[in-house]
Amino acid sequence: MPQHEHDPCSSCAARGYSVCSAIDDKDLGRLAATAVVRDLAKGETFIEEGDSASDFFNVTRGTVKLYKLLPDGRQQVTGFAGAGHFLGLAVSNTYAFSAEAIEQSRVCRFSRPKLRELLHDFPALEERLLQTACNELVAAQEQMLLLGRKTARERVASFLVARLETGIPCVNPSDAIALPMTRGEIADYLGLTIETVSRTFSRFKAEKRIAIPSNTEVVILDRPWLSGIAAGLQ
Amino acid sequence: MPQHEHDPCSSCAARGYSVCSAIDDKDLGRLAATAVVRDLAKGETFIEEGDSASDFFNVTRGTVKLYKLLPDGRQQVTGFAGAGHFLGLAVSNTYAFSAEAIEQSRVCRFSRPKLRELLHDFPALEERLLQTACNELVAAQEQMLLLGRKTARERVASFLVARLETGIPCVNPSDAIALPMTRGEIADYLGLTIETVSRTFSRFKAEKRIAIPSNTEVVILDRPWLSGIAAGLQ
DNA sequence: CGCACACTTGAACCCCCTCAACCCAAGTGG
DNA sequence: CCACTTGGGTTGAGGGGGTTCAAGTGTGCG
Repeated sequence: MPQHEHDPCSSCAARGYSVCSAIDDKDLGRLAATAVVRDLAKGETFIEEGDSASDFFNVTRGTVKLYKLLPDGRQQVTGFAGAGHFLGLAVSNTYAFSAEAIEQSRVCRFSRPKLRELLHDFPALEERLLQTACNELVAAQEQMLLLGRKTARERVASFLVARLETGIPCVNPSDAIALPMTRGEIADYLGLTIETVSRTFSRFKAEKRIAIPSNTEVVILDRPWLSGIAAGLQ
Repeated sequence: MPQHEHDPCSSCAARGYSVCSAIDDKDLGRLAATAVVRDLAKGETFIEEGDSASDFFNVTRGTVKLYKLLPDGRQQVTGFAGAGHFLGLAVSNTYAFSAEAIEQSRVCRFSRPKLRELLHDFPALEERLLQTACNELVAAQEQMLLLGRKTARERVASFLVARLETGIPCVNPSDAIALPMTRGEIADYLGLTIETVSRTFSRFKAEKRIAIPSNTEVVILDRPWLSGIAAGLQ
């Protein structure tokens, strides 16, 4: 009998760097029992802003974008969530943002009452969630600085450097970055237009600061310089 | 013997709508013993970005601004914290932002270890902090939408409407808003310049949507219209 | 009064956006 | 196999919203 059928958590790719790491191996069965795995196709929306917030999610594969919309269609991407990322923290009864898979992805779904039980039984989990929330808050403040005060060049440089830092720690032949998102999604994340993102990429490339082997990949050639631009120097 | 000397918390203006409300009256003495009250003059900085994060703060009077700086002096205000607001949540060992009193203010200071004790003894407090963090996260996402995708008019309208909604619930003779911050601070909060903020105020005034009895006060004359602009309609 | 500081207003400029054309790769179907 | 479509990306030209620079207007306070 395949063990992983009954305990998907122990073999989960996100196990270790997700909030789940707050739970001991021996209690993993309990966790697996409360979670429901869901596969998402590229482009699939699984959280809609304003909908009643009945569930929490943990991304275990792929990448999802979190975003908010204005009535006329203007979109602000508030973040990209990869494997290990926890979603849906909210006091309110409705989601404050939408979430869409930007590539083939997988999420782990917890119902609100079930998570509440878990939190009660595993105090370490609550502490871990608080830590997570704090980290997101810090990231959000950094993004506000970017959106409110940085130039287009600085925004794109910040994005690339941040991707490098928070990128998957393993598999880094040189300074290559995977970009599962489109230029449009990067633009909506940085408060720019597609054209400006594309032009800035092209300029960095012409200046030999980056290389663009494909649309979904960027190689950092001059990291110190990019970091400097990102920080607002020069 | 004056009771409030030994129990400043029970008479605190922020008692009730701060995180402290998670603690029963009978345990307030304990809270008071761990807190240190500090008065701040206008313009006084009490948290410096990058400094080691040894303390947490609770604003109990006045208003403070939270902000981040770029090396060349560009400033992004990430929020204004009034009475009841909790500051300093961070996993990291250093503060991710600076904080400065923009008017005569008072804060309640907790050392990190002491707060940790409190959290241990009052689980409700930890839950309350998590709620607080979630609310701030939602606000931060809303601000990202503003900074990344809204026009100057929409930003200023959003600011005014938000001030009205989160304003001190009592003492609201009509739809008057107190603005303890300068135009420059509003500009740094909205990702604009002083001039644009001033011009937008003037336009709203000329269009009879607001009145400006003084530099530190605005009266909303057409709230539905302002709300519409803030939401991105028209 | 007169200085300081915050705010307002005007004019010119510029960075980024808008609009438009084009490129390229991957389907798709006759 | 090739014509056609579709989606994402690039590049160019022109325009506009907000910034920059600069001058002027209160207003509080010594």
